[in-house]
Amino acid sequence: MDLFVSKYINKIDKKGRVSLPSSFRNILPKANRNEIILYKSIKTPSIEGCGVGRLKEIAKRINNLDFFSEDYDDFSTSIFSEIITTNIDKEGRFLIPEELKLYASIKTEAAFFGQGHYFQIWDPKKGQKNTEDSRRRLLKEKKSLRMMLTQQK
Amino acid sequence: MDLFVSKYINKIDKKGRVSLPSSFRNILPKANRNEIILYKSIKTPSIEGCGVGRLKEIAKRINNLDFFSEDYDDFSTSIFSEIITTNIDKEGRFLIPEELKLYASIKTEAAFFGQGHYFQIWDPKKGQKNTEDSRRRLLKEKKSLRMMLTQQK
DNA sequence: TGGGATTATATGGGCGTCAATGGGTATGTG
DNA sequence: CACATACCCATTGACGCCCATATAATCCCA
Repeated sequence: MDLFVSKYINKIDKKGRVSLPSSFRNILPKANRNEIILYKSIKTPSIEGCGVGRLKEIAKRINNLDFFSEDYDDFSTSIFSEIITTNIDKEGRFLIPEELKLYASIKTEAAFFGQGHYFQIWDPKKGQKNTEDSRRRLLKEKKSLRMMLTQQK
Repeated sequence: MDLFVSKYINKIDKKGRVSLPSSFRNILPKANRNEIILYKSIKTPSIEGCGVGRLKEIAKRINNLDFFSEDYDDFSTSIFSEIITTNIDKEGRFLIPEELKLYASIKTEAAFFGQGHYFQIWDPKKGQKNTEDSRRRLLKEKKSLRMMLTQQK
């Protein structure tokens, strides 16, 4: 499996270290397995993260926006200038910068949410609520979620 | 046969392991025969499962949504973070995560129901009742189930 | 074709490995 | 020196891998 999936809640120790879930580590390419990038989510009070390889993909997405729109500047400023690279130690742990922890209200525990090609880090309670809210929004259009899951080919 | 069909009831041992019915295992592609994905059924208190190949199709579909839309986040949260991948050991057994067992009220036995391209895991009693209920609904709504079943071609 | 032999499946349990976590110490940078 | 971070080692519990058994299914040959 080469996608970030499932949810994990890990502890942040006194030194600020937290384990990246093992299944997430395995997705990172062997070449850059000891480095990830982190940035503030645009839409939610959470941190988003992924392997360094995905930077190119993000750049492409932003490039697809209208170059002269305000969104273009806003996205490229908020994402690129705020991206932080962080190293993973031999035990699979890394440090979440203070500023990002503040942004996501993360204190002693970090909830990792798989999002396919990237992942999100939430305060466990906030993350739980976000999951419920987003599920509720989708259920309003029940058909679309069901189709997404069961549609053939 | 490349469809999940029929019903099986297997025991969950002390370690939480349960055998995936052999006929279900044989449907998984040889390449990914030792891994399946599980998630909560949307409409019933049961667990749904299938091979990982299906997940990749879902990922592709989500990836085609507008990256900056709310729907994109809702789908990827509801799907990727709620999906669990689990490994199948050499004897054909796997672990059902505690959270999913709770959701489906599964304790010591798991009932596997083939559903074509996927399968469901129920508490045996609940699953039995669900089968009866859905048959009853069918009989009521379509006046003649017999016609449907006996109709040729 | 009957019945013993072989194989497959479901199940149980021992044990080594790995993941998550904690902490001590060295290195480094202001 | 004070603080931050990287490296090393230790602990615990969960999980994967291996081996064993019982029952069921299949095969094979006289």
